Amino acid sequence: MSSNSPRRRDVTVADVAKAAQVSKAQAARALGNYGAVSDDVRERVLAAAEELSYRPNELARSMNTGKSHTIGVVVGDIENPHFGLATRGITDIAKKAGFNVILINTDEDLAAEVDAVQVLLDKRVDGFIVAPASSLNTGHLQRIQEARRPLVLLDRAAEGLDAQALAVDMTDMAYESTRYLLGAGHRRIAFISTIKTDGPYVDGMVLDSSQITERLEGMGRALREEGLELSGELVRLNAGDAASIRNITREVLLMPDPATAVVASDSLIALSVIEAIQELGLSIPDDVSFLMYDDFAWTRLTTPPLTVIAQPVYDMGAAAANALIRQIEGRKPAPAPELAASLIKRGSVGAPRAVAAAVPEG
Amino acid sequence: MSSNSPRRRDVTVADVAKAAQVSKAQAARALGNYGAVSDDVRERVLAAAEELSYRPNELARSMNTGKSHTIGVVVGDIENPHFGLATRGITDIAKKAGFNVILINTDEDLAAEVDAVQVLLDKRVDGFIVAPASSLNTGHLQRIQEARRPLVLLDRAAEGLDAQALAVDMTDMAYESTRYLLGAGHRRIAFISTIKTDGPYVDGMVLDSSQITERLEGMGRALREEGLELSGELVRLNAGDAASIRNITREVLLMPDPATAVVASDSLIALSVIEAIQELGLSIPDDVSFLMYDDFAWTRLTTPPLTVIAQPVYDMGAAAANALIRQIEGRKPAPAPELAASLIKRGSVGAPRAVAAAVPEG
DNA sequence: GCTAGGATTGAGACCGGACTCACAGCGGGG
DNA sequence: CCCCGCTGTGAGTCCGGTCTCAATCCTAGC
Repeated sequence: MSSNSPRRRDVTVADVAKAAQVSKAQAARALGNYGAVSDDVRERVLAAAEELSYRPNELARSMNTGKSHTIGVVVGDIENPHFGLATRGITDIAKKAGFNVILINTDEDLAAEVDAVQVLLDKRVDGFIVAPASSLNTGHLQRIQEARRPLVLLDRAAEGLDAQALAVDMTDMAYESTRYLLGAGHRRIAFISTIKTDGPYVDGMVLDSSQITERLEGMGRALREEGLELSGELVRLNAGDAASIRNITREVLLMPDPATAVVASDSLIALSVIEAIQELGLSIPDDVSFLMYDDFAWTRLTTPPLTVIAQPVYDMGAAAANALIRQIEGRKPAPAPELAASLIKRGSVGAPRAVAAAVPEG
Repeated sequence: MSSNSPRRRDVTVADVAKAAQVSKAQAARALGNYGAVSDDVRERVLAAAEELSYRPNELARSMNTGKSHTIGVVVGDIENPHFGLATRGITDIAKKAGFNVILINTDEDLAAEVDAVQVLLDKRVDGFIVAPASSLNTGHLQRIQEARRPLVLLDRAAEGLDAQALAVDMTDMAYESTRYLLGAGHRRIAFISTIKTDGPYVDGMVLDSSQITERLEGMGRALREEGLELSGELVRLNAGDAASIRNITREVLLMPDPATAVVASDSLIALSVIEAIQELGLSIPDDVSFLMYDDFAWTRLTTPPLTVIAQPVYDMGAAAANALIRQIEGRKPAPAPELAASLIKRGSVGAPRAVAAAVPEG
């Protein structure tokens, strides 16, 4: 503790100016590369800056340009590989365009999201990418727009906002995949999601998540074409932790007229569902068919490999960042990119036992 | 485009002060909750602030407090669940302590890391958490310390720095797990890692990653106890993309005296290794035993479930954030937390074919 | 030789808070 | 009754850049 300089001040333009024997204004011009500066001055200033290893204070710069070159990203959970990958897409594009990313995790909690938005607003980020915890409760997102800050939604849409949403439209894919299951002979298809609702699912219920709404819409359409219906018996929401997912899985598989196929709304749910199936001593796809949303490398390694609905998650993040940065820079919005999901048939969907055994009769 | 106010200015203390009919200084005091303010003034100011929905500009505040309440996190790849989970640990703790996180991805590229550090330094973050791409090339990290900013290392140590490193000491666990493989009868154990080196591995080689160094150290110790050695034949580094991992896997399994056990250095490598094994028509653990570093939920779902070396990744991130924040706040460092890895024996390690068949003779 | 007009240059305002300093008002002790 | 000291208060500086504005230089054109 010899030289305890209490607050070692950084080298500033003024210091550089003094060293170069020019005015602060001239030094700033030379360093900032604007205005008119003679070669002589420029050289002296740059040399002095080098000598003092001057680095501009971005904070100060942000303060009077009003631009922080930072974007705020608010997601439910980066631990979830879905968001991990999307975040990677965002940061890759952001970095390329010279933007930094402040990441806030909300745990899918609305209050935390409201808070996150406020914090980022206070920090004067240049724009927002939000994966809204709720598609309905969007007051805080409106506040972003009132503050005239660019906002792009990720993964889910939100009501009452005039904001671009970079998400895969799942309605069609949900329809297709349900038809695929129906085509394999399934009539009892369970859908398990973590989305929170006030009570059990009833047909036509308004949900907080546009993603789930779309999925159920597509699924319902396919079912109705076969004279079937979405019911609270098989559409199981509020699947919170691993234990509740396990319970729900047991319920739908052990009920009198059990599900013969289970659709997991994301990879985290899938893990618990599959474990529950294994615990029941059932095998996929002989006893139960299984389908999940999102594709990750490990789904190819299970036995059997899993049939999944793949989403271009990385691209979605990248597209969101691109769209946001265009907005920030005042360029006109690019046409919405194609973000199509696809059904990847591997080995976890087969014919239901009952149908395989029974005489097909209608 | 009716009211195109070109740059809608934010409400400032001055505005509030005017509305409350007090001086800027008084308004600042009332809002900032410092200094002496009469009840009357305080009330008027707070009411005016509320009325105008005043929000302090954190940028401005940061500028003269010198604190940004932001920490910079530099990792190799958030897409990798290992870092995803660690990042979650970091952000959880940071949020609780009122800090935000700027996340930069380096793709394990040193130049990108150097750049990231510079950017964060320019942004005047309060502290750094870095998972260094190189344990040897640390000039940029030293610069952080020269700038008197707190720095904590994540996952890996780095030379020439007086910085706390929050990482699991893998030497012992590598030793233990190798003994476990040896105990099962394996004599040819391959180790596959993505770490980049100038040439093939030779015993005693200095590596860029303290993590890998530790693993090989522990592994080597166990091998030598059995009269065996680490060799470039079975220690395979530079396993870059999926294709090269696949090639390497084929090589070690198809060589004249092939590996009977393969250790994958992380989960991403593991995926490609297992696929390669499956492609060769070999089965785990009958034909090849398999062990990987890091434990993720999906490892329980493969057939067989994978034997892994689990690390408390979330805790590591949380501990790093805690340590950093203590430093930032000038509190004395907490004792280093226990971050122990553990060997989780599931089903991917068995006896090697040769030994199972042959008469054990020594 | 003189002047218009562009190139240079320095002083200083400004961004939006935090904070120093000088000063007024007021109550109590000597 | 006077001085001391504490609370309240406003003016103004500072943080570290950007940027405006007016002054000065310089050179070509007449």
